[in-house]
Amino acid sequence: MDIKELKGKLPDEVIESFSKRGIGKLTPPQALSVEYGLLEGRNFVVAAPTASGKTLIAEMAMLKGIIWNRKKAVYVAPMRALVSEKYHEFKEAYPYVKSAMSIGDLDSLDNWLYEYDIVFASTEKLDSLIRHGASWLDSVGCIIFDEVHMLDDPSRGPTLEILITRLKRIARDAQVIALSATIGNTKELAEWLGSELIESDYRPVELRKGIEQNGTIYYADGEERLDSNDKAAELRIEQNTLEMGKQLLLFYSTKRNAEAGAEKLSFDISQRLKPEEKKELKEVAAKILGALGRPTAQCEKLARLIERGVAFHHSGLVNEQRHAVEEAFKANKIKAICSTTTLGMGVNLPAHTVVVRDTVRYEEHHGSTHMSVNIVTQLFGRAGRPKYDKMGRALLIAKSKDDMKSLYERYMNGELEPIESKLGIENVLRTHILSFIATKFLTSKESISDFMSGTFYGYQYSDMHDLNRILDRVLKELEGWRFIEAHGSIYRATKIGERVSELYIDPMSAKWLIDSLPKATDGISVLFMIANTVEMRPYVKIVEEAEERFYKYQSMVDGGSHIVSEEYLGYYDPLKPFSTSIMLNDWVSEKHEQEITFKYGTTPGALYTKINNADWLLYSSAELAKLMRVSSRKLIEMRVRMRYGIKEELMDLVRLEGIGRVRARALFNSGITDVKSLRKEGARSSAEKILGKELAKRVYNQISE
DNA sequence: GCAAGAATTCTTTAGACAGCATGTC
DNA sequence: CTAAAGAATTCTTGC
Repeated sequence: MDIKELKGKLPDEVIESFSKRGIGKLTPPQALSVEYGLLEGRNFVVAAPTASGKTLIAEMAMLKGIIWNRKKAVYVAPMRALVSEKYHEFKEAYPYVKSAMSIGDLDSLDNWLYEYDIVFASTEKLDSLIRHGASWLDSVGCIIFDEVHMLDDPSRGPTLEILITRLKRIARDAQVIALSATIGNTKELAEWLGSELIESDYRPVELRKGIEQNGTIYYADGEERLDSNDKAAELRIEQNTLEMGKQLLLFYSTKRNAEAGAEKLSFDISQRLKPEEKKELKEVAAKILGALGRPTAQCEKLARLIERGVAFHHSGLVNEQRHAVEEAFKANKIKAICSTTTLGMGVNLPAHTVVVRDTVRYEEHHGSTHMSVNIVTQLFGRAGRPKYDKMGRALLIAKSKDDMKSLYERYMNGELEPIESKLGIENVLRTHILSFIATKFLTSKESISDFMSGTFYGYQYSDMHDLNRILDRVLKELEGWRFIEAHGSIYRATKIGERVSELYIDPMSAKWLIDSLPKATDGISVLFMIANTVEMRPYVKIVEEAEERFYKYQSMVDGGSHIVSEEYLGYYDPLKPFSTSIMLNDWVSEKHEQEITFKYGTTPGALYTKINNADWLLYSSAELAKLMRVSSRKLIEMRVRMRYGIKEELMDLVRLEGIGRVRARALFNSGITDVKSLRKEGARSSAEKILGKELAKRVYNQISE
């Protein structure tokens, strides 16, 4: 279908924007959805590969509603990076629409969102907006849920499921469009949502799926001999791919494997680089090294590999490094990325050849498991760069003929799995039930139960007996913790309960925090208090220091006030969160990242995530302390130290704009220990030496006020 | 008796969302 | 359940 045919169905400026972006024809799934009534406001489930143009379907629906019906639109996706990507693309393509992005670290109070036509948000953020009572949601005209196959995820699926069900109730007339990867039960999903189903395996680039074994790639319709007899299959494929002047993406099961894989490829790749490419890579490597004040061993390793044209990519990298790697790959500077699943989810980073090296993966408490066909299909979907490649190649690696047979049966011939609701998991439900009551959205057991039967869970398992039993238990629990009160058959949230729901922390964590607040008297106990929560999981490894120091704090968990949900009861060991709190203590003692990551066997990326979570929990604890009329001074103080990674003695200096952990330490060591001492005679000249003239001027301007 | 090398056992294992108020080198 | 790599430990061999 040509976009000219959309005239009259879509505003003219939108059609013009389309042709500006070089869109001349609609892809089959796009054309099909228009045919089936996309622009007449019908609901849709679109299940298709990543590059099939699903986004444009969503965009058409939103734009029509915004411009012609003057209704707001909301776009929801499960990952910040993805939300941010779509937001920027949208803003660039349609400058005449007022678009806003609302994810974690940006503005939180929602009233400013009122002014915007379209809001891009993460699942949890939108849920939180509802908890804060965002009233504009009632009048939304179009809601997009991207990556709805996330419903299957045990930890975050239930939030999405409840959000969808809730939004459909709040904004009854809204058009709902759910975008999904290809999965086994799209029909069921569409029926649940009352939607038309568009299912397509259309791709702009042809995909050839194959299995490599001993130097030959076996496709369904033929073979391809690799003229390399290297021992490692990855190397054979890499050489063949680079020979064609293409790039490749390799997926591994663990971080360690990914790094080892990059190491393995680096020698060969570096030999193929041209001098000017090496020069460019040096720049990228420098950026990687500069991501932290002083590079850690991991940073150095990554930088070294990048100079040779390969990178590894996993959660251990800090965001800046991840972006640098992704950009350098897009620019064809880096030839190969060895990645864990980080790259498979979220942002679209295609490559000519995709190799899924490991198809078995370890799962906690389950032992090793085969990767699902759904996931492998999604990773395969990254093969082939539109505009650059005529064909994309997606490969598995077989160690033997037998291995090849089983891989073929499972992944080439195998069927996509149906996704299943994970709503039956108690600790996820707890927070949502509190939210229902706190926002007065649902206030009785009956109404909650009724709501639950409208969820995907209710649709899949018509027997609600199990869920109702959990509901009973959760209500009792919340009442026992004084987060809600029963008035006849009606539940009402207490002040604390309301705040807990808004703070978006697990009620169980909140209960533990509240009980521990009076006992958290020194730095370590404050840190142990916040570390011993689900939000801080996974905990770092237990270090000796933790074992030695724990006896002093043992009593905090002995009183029975701390709770562990059933499913973790057997695995819980207080030393783990305690060790995590010792790590945080090292951070606020100005220990260097290198030392910390080494001591606790972790990575810079994981460390920063922990610090970030700690910051959030410290804030939440302080808010709870206020309500409990306990002093929050210690918590607020710790929060400042957590942000900057500083000892107590630098707290005064860091208040100044332009002074962070490094400069504050430099000033302190030269005798300027606080703001007051900056005023002393002769202080200015030594401050100028450390900070430079300009910055010193700015600092002195601040203290003169 | 001891050290180097081989065989065996043990250990470990992906990812990433949320509040709130401004600005590190 | 359907694993594999690396580290730690024990066993074996050769002198």
